[in-house]
Parts: sequence; structure tokens; C-alpha cells
Amino acid sequence: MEVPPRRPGRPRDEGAAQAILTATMELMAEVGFAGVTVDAVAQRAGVGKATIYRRWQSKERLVLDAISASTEPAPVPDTGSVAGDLREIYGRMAESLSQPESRSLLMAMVAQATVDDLVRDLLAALVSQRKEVSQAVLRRGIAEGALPADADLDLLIDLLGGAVVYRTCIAGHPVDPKTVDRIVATVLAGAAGR
Amino acid sequence: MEVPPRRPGRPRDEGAAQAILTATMELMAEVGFAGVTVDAVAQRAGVGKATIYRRWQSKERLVLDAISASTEPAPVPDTGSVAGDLREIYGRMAESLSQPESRSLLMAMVAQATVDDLVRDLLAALVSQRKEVSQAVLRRGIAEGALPADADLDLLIDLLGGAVVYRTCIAGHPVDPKTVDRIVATVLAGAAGR
Amino acid sequence: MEVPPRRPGRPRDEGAAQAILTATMELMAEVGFAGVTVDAVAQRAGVGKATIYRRWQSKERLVLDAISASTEPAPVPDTGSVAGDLREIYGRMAESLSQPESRSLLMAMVAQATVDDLVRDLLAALVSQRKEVSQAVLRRGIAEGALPADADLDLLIDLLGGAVVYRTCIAGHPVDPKTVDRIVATVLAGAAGR
Amino acid sequence: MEVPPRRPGRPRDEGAAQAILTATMELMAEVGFAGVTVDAVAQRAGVGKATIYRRWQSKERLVLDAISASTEPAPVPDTGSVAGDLREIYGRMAESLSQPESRSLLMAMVAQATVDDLVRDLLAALVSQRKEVSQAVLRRGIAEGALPADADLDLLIDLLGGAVVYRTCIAGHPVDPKTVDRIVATVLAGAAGR
DNA sequence: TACTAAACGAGACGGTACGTCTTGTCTTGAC
DNA sequence: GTCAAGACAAGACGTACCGTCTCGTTTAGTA
Repeated sequence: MEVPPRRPGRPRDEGAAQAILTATMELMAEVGFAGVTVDAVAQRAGVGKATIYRRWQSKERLVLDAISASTEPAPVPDTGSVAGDLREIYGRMAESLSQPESRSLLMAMVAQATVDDLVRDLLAALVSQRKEVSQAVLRRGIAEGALPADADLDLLIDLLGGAVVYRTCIAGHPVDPKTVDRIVATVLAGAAGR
Repeated sequence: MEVPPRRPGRPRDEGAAQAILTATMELMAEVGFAGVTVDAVAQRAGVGKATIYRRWQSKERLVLDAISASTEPAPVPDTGSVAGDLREIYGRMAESLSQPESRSLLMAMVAQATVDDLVRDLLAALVSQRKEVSQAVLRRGIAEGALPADADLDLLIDLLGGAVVYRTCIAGHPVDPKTVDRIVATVLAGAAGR
Repeated sequence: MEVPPRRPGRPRDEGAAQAILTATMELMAEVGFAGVTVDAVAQRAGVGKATIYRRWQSKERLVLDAISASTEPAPVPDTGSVAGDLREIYGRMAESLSQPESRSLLMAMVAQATVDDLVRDLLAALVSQRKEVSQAVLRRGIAEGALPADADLDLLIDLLGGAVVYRTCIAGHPVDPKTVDRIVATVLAGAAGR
Repeated sequence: MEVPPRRPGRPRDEGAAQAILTATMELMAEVGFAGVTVDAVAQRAGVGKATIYRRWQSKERLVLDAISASTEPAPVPDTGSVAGDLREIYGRMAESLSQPESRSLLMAMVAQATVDDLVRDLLAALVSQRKEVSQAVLRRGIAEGALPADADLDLLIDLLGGAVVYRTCIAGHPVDPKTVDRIVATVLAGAAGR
């Protein structure tokens, strides 16, 4: 029998939280990650600063929360083949990272994750969704005989995601569909051939 | 006939530049990337702020310069086999990224690179050194017949580096020598099998 | 046929009003006039802020009300002589103002009175009590022939009260009984000799 | 040989201090004592907030300093008689206190003086100027035989100043020249008659 | 030996954002 | 309709940092 933990006093306005997150994302798009200001967020959301700080410890937390709140989960693909499904998943990932804003957001989060454990958890949660989808696809591949039964799924996923991230964000080259093809093909070959 | 571009006036104190870079790296280790303050750097280096800004346009540039100045080039390995050489290169990389500070630095640079082109160039330069070494190793592998002649070396390098970075920084798992083994083996198998 | 003006709803808790006034005076003594906070008063009185604002328009009004509520009227002296009675009245006044808190309160009220007419009225009410007592004493002096019939009583009272206030609060010197003596003697001489 | 204790670093801009004080007084006149804002002062003075806080500990100190800086010393009167001189001095004082702003300022200072010793000192300094002038006048009166040699000058001054302050600020009545006449006459009579 | 020009340590400057605090109002469910 | 609790909009507070600017001093090369 779940007891609703009703606290006394006026309850927090959920609309305010939503307005704050929306205003944050808008500002992020307009002036960039570093240009976001708590005062500006408050003004645009029509909210006092205290209302923001009552919910988030700092500007960073707010921004990160806004990001995760505005990230919708990726769909599970079904193209009929393991390679096709993976191309779908990581092609979408590459496309997303081709936008400077998405790239900037991901990288800022990764940077902050090295310092802030909560950010790390948030990042892990964001990533794990893709991971699970990929795992499902790869397991299907094992079931279909396209991959050996003892394939190290986590390793394959890190190779796929890593190649896209590394090429896009660190090497600084775009990842077009053709490149995704080659990445997927090479990784699947590596999984099979070992 | 090289004309020494000797300007009039007191020459810049090279010791100051060194002290500034050292102080910057020390502070970076102590308080992290975002916690570094120009005033603190100046004080620790026993230097006026103007002396810093005379040499670097901004705090970011200073920090990046300090990083690149304190990064020594990796040696070219020669273990007798392609797999062994790659294990050497990327084992070293994994080891470096296992330290939170190195991880934090790399990620902060990547984050900034999405905004600042010069940072992107610096990052590319830091990365390209490992890339060249890896290319040399892989070409040797082609020559020895361990790899097909038409192997896409850049792709293989992105797979190797990406797997290490992704697992360490994004997935948040450590990469031990055994994992490096598996990464290298899978990538080489993928290169051979396609 | 008195109709009891019983309003609907829960009646106001008179204990709350008293608790608020008490808490206000306590805080005033602890952190001074400017340091008093509505939230602190509410917390100490165990009362919601709305309960305060339902009774007083603003923090200032509350504080002033608390002051006037805690000020008991001075007794009318009767020592047998005009000078003795005046020494009694203004000796008491000097004693009160020798306490920093009383001084602070009076001065804060005076300062606020220049801005807020209601404060001015309250202050006037507080002062007028002493004024009336003094007038009675001085009139008795006229009746006894100790003072000329055309003495300007208001002027004499302002001289007496002013000397005490000025010396205590502005000049910053204490006013001991001996000084009160001299003040009273000089003013009475002035009244007689003119 | 006085050695100027020149500190290293850029010296403080005296013009800035002056601009800050001027802006403070202007704002005080426009929006009143409580309405003065540090940001507004900074903006009007064309100055950063840090420049203000480098010189004054708090808003209160700034305001008080601005007041004392904008208070010019009163001239020494010479009308030929003690009574005339005193009428001059305290008529001027009454005139000043007839302005609500001056009254408010003085009272605010007095209120703060009960808490802050530095304000007390400042207030004492402001008051002592008039005191010295009054003393000179009264001593001249003794020399001329208009006052007894053993007159308590400090007491007389407190009576004079006190009457003006009390009537103006506490009783809340204006003090016109005629009233000043009566105050002076009564005090002088008191001094003579005792 | 002077003079000139630039770099130096120190620190003040204008500006801007931060996170905290307070005020007076509003909104819950309980009484 | 009041109560305690506490969220709300507004906005001032005092701090921190950035990148620039002045000081008076120091260090070189030039006259």
C-alpha cells in the first residue's frame, strides 16, 4: 500500500520546472552551451532564480538535466539483417553527431562526467539505451548464425560506437553512410573471424 | 641571410613562460580544468597577469598550450608482430586514459574543439602522432602479408582508438591489457576477413 | 442588542499574535533592527508567514507594533518639588537610553518616521505620554509660583528631552543623574529668568 | 623627509571614488535612502561593482561616506552678540533639518551609530564641528561678561542642539526663526541664572 | 653614459554571472 | 476562513573571474 509522501506546504509547480527546462534548451540552441545564463533562463521561463536553484544545485546540473529531458529514445530497427540494423543504429548516431550542437553537448557532458559522478550516471543512462538496442540486434545475429555464439557483444558495441565518436569528435572527420557501412562490415567480420 | 627580427626593448623572459606553463599544469592537476584561474596561475608562477596575456590570447589557449607542451610523443614500438605493436600503442593509450586527469583533459579538449578551431587543430595534432605510428605499423603488416593490401588503415585506426576512448570515457569502464588484446584481435580479424 | 460580530470560518488565534510580537522583540534584541527577518520571526513564533501578513501590512509595521506593545507607560512622579519630579522623569529617560537596545529602537523609529507617517504618529504617541506628565509637573510649578505664569511649557519640555536625547544618541555621551540635575536646573533657571 | 609609502600596482583612481560618491548622493536624492542600490550606483558612476566594494565594505558604509563627503562645514558667525551668533548657528541647523532628506539622513545615521562604531565616529565628527563653533561663541560670551565664567559649555550646547533635534525629528514640529529665538534666549537665561 | 623601448610584478579597472537572501503573495491540506 | 508549511516572482546583495589598463621598475640595445 503505497503511502503518498505528501509533504506540507505548497507543492512545487511542475509547469515551472518544464518552463525552465524548455527555456534552457532554447537558450542553449541560441547562444550555445557556455552562453547560457541562469538569469536569462529565469527571465525567459518567467520564473524567479530561487525557483531554479530550489530544483537544481547549479547551472551545470540544470543544463545537463535539460539535455537528458529533451533526448528521446532511439527506435529499435528491424531491417531484416544484423548489418542493416546496425547501419540503422549507428547511421543515426553519426547523423546526430554531425550536428555541431549535438557534438558539443555530448562532449561537454563527457568532460563533466570525469568530474561529476551524477553526470557520469546520466551519460551512462543515455548511452545504455543504444547499447541495449545494439545488444538485442547482435543477439538476434547470434541466433541467426550470423555471429559466433561466444561473441563479446560489449566489445563489438564499443568498437561500433567508438569508431563513430572517435572519427567525428576527435579525428574531426564526418561519418557518412558509406563510412558507417565499412565500420559495420569490419566489426562484423572481426566478430566472425575470431 | 636570415635577419634576426630583434625588436627593441627588453626581451621576453623565457623563464616566465615556462613558470606559467608549469603553474598551469599544477593547478590543472589540483583543481581540475574548470577550476584553473588566471589569477591563480599568475600568483603561483610569480608573474603578472599581463605577462600571461602577452603570450596567450585567453585562458583556454594557455591551458591547451600547457597540455600540449607537457605531452611527450609516444615511441614507435617494435615487438615483431603487428598485433604486438598495436597492443603496445593502444595499451599505452588505455593506461593514460585510466588516469582521471588525463581523461578529463582529453574530454575537455574535445568539448572545446567543437567550439574553437584552434583547439581542434591542436587536438588533431596530438592525435595524429599516434595515428602516424599506427599507420606505420599497419603498413608493415601489409608488407608482411598479415593484412590485405587494400585495408582501410584510417578506418582501422579509428576503430582501435575509438574502442579505447569510448569504453573509457563514455561507457566508463576501465580498459585493461586483456581488453586491449581483444580489441586488437577483433580489429585485425575484421581487416583480414573483409 | 449587541450583535456579536461572529465571522464565519476559523477565528484568529490570539496566541499567535502574541507569539509573533514576542519573537519580534527577541530577534530585535539579538540581531538588531535591520537584522530582523520575517521568515525568522515566523519560524521562531512557530507561525506561517501568511499569519503575520494577515495582521500587519509590512515588516516595518510589525516591528513598530512590537515596540509599542512592549513599552509600558511611565508613572507620574511626585517628589514634592518641580525639579525633583523632572529629575525623576528625565532620569528615567536617560537610564532607558543608556541601554544600547533602547537607543537603537528609538533611533530606528525616528529614522523611519521621516519616511512613514504612521511611524511618526506612533512615535508621537510614545513621546506624548512623557510630554503630558511633564506638562502636569510644570503646571504644578506655575501654580506653586516656581515658574512664571507665561512659561512656554512645550519649549521647556523640548529642551529637557532634547538635551537627554542629543547627549546620549548624537554626542554619544552617557547621561548620569548628576547631568540630569544640571539639565533640569539650567532649564528651570532659563524658564524663570526670562 | 616624509617618504610617500607608494604601494606597488596600479593606484586607485580617485576620480572613480568621486564619481561613486556623487552617484550615491544623486540616487539618494532621487529614490531615497533605502532605494539606493549598489548596482545602480555602479552603473551611474560608470564603474564596476568591485571598484565600489574595494573601497567600502558595504552599501551602508558607502552611503554614510557619501553623506559625510557632501557635508560642507558651517561658517563661524559674527553678528556682534552671543545670542545673535547662536541664532545664526542653530537657525541654520533648524533650516537644514526642515528638509525631509536631511532629517532622514541624520536619523538614519544616528540609528546606525547605535550599532556601528565607525558610524558613531563619523557622526561625532559631523557634530563636533558645530560644537566647536558654538564653544567659540560661548567663550566669547564669557569673555564679554554675557555668561558666567563657570558656565558648562557642553551642557548649553547639548541643550541648544537637543531642542532643535527633538522638536524637529521626534516631536515632529517645525522650528522657525522665532522658535530658535526662544530656545536661545531660554538657554542663555538658564546659563546666566544659575 | 644617457636614452629609448619594451617587458616585468602588482594590482585596480569595467563588466558580467554566480548563488544567496529577503519580501510580500499564493497555494496546498488540515483544522 | 484561519492555520503551518513552503513554493513563488522579483530583485538586491556581495563574490569571483575575465581580460584590459595603469603604475613604477628592470633590462636590454642604441646613441
